[in-house]
Amino acid sequence: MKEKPDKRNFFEDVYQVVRLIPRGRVSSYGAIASYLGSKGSARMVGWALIAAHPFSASQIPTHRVVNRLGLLTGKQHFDVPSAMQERLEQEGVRVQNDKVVDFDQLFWDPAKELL
DNA sequence: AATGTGACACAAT
DNA sequence: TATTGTGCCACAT
Repeated sequence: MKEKPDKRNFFEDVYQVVRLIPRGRVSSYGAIASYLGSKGSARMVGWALIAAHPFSASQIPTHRVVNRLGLLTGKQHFDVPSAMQERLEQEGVRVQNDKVVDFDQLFWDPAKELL
């Protein structure tokens, strides 16, 4: 039987990893992409989150995924732009000027933590 | 079928 | 140090 191509798998893979991000922690697109094997295709992770948008709010903590600089680049895609920052602060992550404070410290790398 | 767009990342200038 | 340009892969039109 022919199974579904890997395309679908990519999205699910992203969802899995994002879902594994501990509360109060954040990850980056590139880190996830690298972990999936598509090193450099961080954009696809972002796309996956957009596709996950309807899912995420209640299933996947997409607000814990930011760019490598700790900037909440995707907040604009939330129902409410401030929702992303609100949720992060609610989990103990301080956000200043749309950027995660101590991002380096809160950074959760699947390639290492999930090893 | 082909082109453009996109929640990024990195190298070069 | 900041800015610009290119690479990456999948989806939308």
